Amino acid sequence: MPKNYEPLDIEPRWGEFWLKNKFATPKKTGKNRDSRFVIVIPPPNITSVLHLGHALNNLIQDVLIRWKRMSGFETLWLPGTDHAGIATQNMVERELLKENTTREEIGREKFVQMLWDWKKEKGGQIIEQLKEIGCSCDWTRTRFTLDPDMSQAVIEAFVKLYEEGLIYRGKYIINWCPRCRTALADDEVEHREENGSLWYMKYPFADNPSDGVVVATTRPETMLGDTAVAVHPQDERFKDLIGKKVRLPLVDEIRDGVDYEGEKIDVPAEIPIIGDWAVDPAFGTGVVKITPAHDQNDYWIGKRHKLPLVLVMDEFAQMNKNAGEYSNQDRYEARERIVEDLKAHKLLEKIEPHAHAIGHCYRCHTAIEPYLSSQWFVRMRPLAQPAIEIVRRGGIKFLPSRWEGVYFNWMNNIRDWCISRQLWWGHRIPVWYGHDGEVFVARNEDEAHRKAREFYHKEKVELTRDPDVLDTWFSSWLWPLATLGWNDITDDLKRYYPTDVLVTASEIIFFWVARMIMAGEHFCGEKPFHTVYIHGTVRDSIGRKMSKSLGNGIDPLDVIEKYGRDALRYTLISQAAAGQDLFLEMKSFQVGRNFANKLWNASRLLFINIGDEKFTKTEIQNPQPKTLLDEWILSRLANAVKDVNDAMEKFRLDEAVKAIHQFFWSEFCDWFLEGAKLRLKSDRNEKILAIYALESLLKLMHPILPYITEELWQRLNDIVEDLIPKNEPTIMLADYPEWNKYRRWKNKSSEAEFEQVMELVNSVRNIKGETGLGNKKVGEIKLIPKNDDTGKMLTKQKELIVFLSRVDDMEMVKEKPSVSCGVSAISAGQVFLPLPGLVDIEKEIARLNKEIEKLESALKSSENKLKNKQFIEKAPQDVVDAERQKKQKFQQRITVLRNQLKGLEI
RNA sequence: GGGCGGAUAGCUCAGCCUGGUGAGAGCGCCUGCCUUACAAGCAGGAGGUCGGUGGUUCGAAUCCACUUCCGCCCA
Repeated sequence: MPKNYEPLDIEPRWGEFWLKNKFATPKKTGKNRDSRFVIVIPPPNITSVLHLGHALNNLIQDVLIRWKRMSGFETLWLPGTDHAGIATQNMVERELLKENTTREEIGREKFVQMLWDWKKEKGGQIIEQLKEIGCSCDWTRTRFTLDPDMSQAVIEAFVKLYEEGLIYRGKYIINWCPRCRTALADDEVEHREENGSLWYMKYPFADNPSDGVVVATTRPETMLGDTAVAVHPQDERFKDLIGKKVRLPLVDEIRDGVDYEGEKIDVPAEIPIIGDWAVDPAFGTGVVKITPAHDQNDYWIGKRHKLPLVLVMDEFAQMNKNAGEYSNQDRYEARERIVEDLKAHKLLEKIEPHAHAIGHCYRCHTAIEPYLSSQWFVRMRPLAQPAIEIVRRGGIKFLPSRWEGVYFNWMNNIRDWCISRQLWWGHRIPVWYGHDGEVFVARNEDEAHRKAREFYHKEKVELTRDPDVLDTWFSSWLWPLATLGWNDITDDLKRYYPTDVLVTASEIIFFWVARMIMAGEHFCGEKPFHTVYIHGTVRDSIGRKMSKSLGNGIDPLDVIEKYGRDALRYTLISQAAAGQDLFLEMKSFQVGRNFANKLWNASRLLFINIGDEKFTKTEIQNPQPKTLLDEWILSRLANAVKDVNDAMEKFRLDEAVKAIHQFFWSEFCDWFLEGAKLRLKSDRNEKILAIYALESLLKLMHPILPYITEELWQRLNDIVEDLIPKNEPTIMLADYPEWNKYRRWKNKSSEAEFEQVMELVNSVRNIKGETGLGNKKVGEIKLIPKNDDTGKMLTKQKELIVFLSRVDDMEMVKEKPSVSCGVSAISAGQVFLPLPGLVDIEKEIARLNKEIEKLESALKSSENKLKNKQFIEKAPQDVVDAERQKKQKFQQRITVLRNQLKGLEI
């Protein structure tokens, strides 16, 4: 066995072993839903490349699933990817651009084929990477949102909602990305504060061009589409103006507009001044321009006042012919020109700096354009209601629970969901139009024709299919349902729905979590999961989000290369505390590597000591504790088993790691293995006990460190006959240590006794350390025990104490030795380490003074408490008693140390 | 503008819900050790007015109010 653990020599082998044997594919053992445990993966999109955020998200799931699987649950972790409409299409369009062509030029069919080719070639990368980090998904069930049966589910959902009146088509202001040339949902827009300007523009009165009103705007170019000017109806400064008209400068006499019914109308450059409560009198001058076709708020004001709508831009956000001489200019170019021209006409009063939030496309970061357009929408209110209820009633719990507030807030203010996208990559909207625009929603073309024939009472009808596709999230919200076979009632659906936990990041609560809950409730009448675990965001060491553009990302594959898979997992999981953000740098993963190396070496010590000896499985499962050390370590093991399971149960994986670390490093290695060295080489019983503890530990650690634990467990099989069952030859399927099986080792009195041993050893080490002796093997301990029992107990442990303290001998005495000593006062009594000639008197005096000082301050605070009558009267009796005992202990120790100090100073 | 989170050792964070331990861990730092499992390690040590102010309480890192700074989300 090499002295240092080399993860890269070992991990790939076990990764392949697990995949090849499909250990993660569930066997149907769970008798009922309670004995099964199911997670669906938040599907990464096919364009994605594994980053630390993915790693964190999926490793949390893997730890949970491995833990449950070993704990006897029938577990399913269902993986897959989504088709990411905009992102994927952008990817392939960029390739087309390099070849100087566009999707329009090559046509829809060929373009979609290219997308599929791209997916086939590169779209599986993230899945392979998840396998690389040890995710124990059931890869036989891997799904993709454009799989035929998934598509069927999507169409089914659309048709159902349409038939229920929950899907409608309408012309509204939507968020338009002029680069992707598609509509976006409200939550797909990212708002960023930007330093813009506020332009003050004068609109002359129609009947008196020498005078006018001044409006303030952040978007001067949209003035070409203004159809009114508005003031607050109670604004004393302006209310008399309501009803008057202004003449828009720079605008043609007649513009092409529409009314809210969609009828075409001519719109004059003379526009009315209206009064509306939505106007904020404190903004700008208190007079605002109204552009119903290019602003969300103005749209609704316009609707109230029956204003016409004038579109002044096209789908590229270039000015259209309504813009007159500005037509064909980009929106920003037009802005500059218009501002210049207003200036020239002396109609620009001033420009003020003004910070305001601008929406950007979440996929390409182009500034979105509020744009009047016909789109398909889902009516959200009726869907939201049951989804709010289920969370309110506690049927679904968020962890940490504060996210429930965020969820309610969004759900209570929910707006209709724009689901059509002007893309070619995605689920085509199942809608056909007749020659007169009549809408036929159907599951397929035949059904559409059938419906059309019935409608028109004609044998032959011409239909055109809606060119648009559905929002990717319209398939993602069906993920837990559709991956299990819905809309058919499949075996999987019956067996595994509803799932248990959804693990995800907070960014996606609106996009996905909330909508999945709605879909589950609406289509299935049942919640999709009972727990939503929200984890934090991975940040760099100075708190910035890791991102490609900043170049501050850490590639998980680099981490693996440098430190190994287990190290990646250990560090990430240990940092994943209750939804807090993680601050990481490359160095952070050393911690994980060091831990794995320590485990490797602890095992190595055992293997070296065991030599060629062989054991039966029965022996290993029935260790016989013979010494205090044995009893203590088994009791502590039981404790660790309880702590780890409790932490997992609460989804506190960081606490589970902490409990494992504490037990393994500070108890198993530092005390048990060190102490066991005395007997390990020759004592078969001690070997059995050590193997038992190590084997338990390996299983306990496996969900977090799957690779090294598998390796070591397999190596144990060389020593322990038939440790590994033939049918399930992996630690992945071994029994997870449970409190019920380990509680028999819990032994409070042994723990208490061993604590005295540890305290004694520590005090001796402390004396040696502080007096500059390091851990040289010197001296003989003299102990004045506080009573006979303690003396007897410690005498029994003499060999161990002497060995661990690295001294020559230990002796019980009645009085302090007459030679110069290091001394310490502990619960067991007074310890002396006579070190004539070796103790530096000055150092020892300093050490004692420091110790006395500490004790005195503790004593003082204890005394103050006890002097306080109120404390005695009001605090619980046991707290008061404990305080009294503390006080006594401090006093006694101070006395011992003072006496010693006096002796030294003479 | 509204909501949420964070502030505890030089750094990264537990502890807070449910008040009472002489305030913890890892990393870093200092001292001494290659004690033949591990220097990716061992032994010892230094380092904290728990962001601030006020309140509740016999007792506050923990509960309440206000406040400062940092971050996130929504509008």
